[in-house]
Amino acid sequence: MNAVHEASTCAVAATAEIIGAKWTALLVHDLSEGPRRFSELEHSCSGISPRTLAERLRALEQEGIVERHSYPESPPRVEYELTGKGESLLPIIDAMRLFGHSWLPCHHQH
Amino acid sequence: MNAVHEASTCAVAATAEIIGAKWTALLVHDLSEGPRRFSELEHSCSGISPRTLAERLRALEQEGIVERHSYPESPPRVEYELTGKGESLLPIIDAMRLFGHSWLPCHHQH
DNA sequence: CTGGATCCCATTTGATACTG
DNA sequence: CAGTATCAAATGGGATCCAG
Repeated sequence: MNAVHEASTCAVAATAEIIGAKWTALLVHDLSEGPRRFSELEHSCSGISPRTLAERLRALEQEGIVERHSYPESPPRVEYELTGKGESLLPIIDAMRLFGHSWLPCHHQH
Repeated sequence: MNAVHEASTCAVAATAEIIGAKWTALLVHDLSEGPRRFSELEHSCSGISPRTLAERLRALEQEGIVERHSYPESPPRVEYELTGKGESLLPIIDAMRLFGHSWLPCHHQH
């Protein structure tokens, strides 16, 4: 038990609160390839309800992970994009992807 | 949208289910330095209840992330240790630690 | 010391319908 | 299209007491 380890613990715990929320890792992963619209995220996060998606996006916006861009057109268009802070989460997502590939065979049917 | 990206999505989602559970990242981080006893983990995960700690450890054991070693002594001693699968989660934990250090100033008081 | 059993509450998430 | 409103359900997690 030392100060260095305690600081690590704190950093890990704080990061876990962000990335651990349901759907969050998936959303960041989807946004890693560029801006996405609400309906696009709704489709790629298959199973998420619009209520939950809206709430997650608001939380990520408040945490400075994503930016919301609203274009007052008709039909309305809103895009979500990773910030610099959000992009620095990508190494975590990538490590998760590698772990999943190695240890969690995907049984998804196409 | 392509098959490669869908496979990534699946891997990330499955890993998120493991690492996203509360306390899990912290537990794996604590166990990264070697085997730990129940009471040691209880102390380092400050605030966790024995009920929750026991539940998390059981889940991690079933997922093959940790191994439980029971020594029938008096007083009883039980140690938890990362498996190979558990150790392969460490790159994720390390990426989380780096993110936390860069973006999440720790206000913890000593 | 290492938990199991029980009770209970707060938060999160989902389903569905609806609106500007 | 991009959400909001409402209700219901699941889940997580703390407190407490108890046992091997």
